[in-house]
Amino acid sequence: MDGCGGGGEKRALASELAQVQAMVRELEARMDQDLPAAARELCGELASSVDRSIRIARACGWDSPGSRDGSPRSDGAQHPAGGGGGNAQSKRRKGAPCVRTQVRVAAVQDMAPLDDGLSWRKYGQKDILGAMYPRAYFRCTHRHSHGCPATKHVQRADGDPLLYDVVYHGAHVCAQAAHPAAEHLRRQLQPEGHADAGQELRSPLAPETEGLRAGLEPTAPYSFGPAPGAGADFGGYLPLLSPTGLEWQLRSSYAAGGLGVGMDYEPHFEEFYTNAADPFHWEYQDLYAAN
DNA sequence: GGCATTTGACCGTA
DNA sequence: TACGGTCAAATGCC
Repeated sequence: MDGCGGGGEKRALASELAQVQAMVRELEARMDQDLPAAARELCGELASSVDRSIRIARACGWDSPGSRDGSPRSDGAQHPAGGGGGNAQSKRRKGAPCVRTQVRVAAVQDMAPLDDGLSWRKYGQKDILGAMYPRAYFRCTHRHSHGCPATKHVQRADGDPLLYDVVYHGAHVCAQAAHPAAEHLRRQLQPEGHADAGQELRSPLAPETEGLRAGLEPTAPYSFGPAPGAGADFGGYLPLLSPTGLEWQLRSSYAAGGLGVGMDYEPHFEEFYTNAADPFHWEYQDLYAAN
């Protein structure tokens, strides 16, 4: 599956692209301070272009720099077919990208993390190779009563046990579908308005830059759980990602730097949203489409 | 008693 | 064969 030359060349390409990416982002950060919007926009497009290049190169088979430097593991997503499993969700069919939306959330110690306002039932837990923490599997409480296909996978980040990677699969078709968080998630899963329960995204790919921007410009304040005030509209759901047919995950490597610990988290997320494009070093990784 | 969680087993894919 | 995802029985909690 590797049509792009030998491993050494791949690594060289990976290294070069990673360097360019880092430089672009540093430039971006600096430009944010005092340069005009047009220049920032151009810089953003440059960053997007570099990102696309990385994705293309990755499609040729080289290991992503991101996957080497930070968290090994866990994005179970990195395994195209997502492994086995006994039902249709786990056995993703070839040729049909199964939509996932991945977010990274932080939790404050001793607080229930990841309460997104929806009701989930845990149905499994699994140690993941290379990950320090096991991955937990949740499905909609109304799976049987309403046939709701929504599931999510939750895993602690290696670098910071207060950070969680959450991958949503499918959309709620149960009563919870009316919940703002579920509604938002459903839109994320079906940006073109397709309404077939979010099983799989068939709509054309959104331009990658759109996806990127969606990630860099989150649309809602963040909070955990049904916290009063800001963020309540989304019930704590963090729409960091605009999925495209090519699945990718958006990750803030800055986040591992210590959001949350022993502090009020809301101010952090306000800052997170206000300055997302600047102090945060965004990186996205292909979750590549299950097919 | 009903529901949620835990945990080992099973299954499909790479 | 290894791994990830799910199932289902056992267990615990309200």
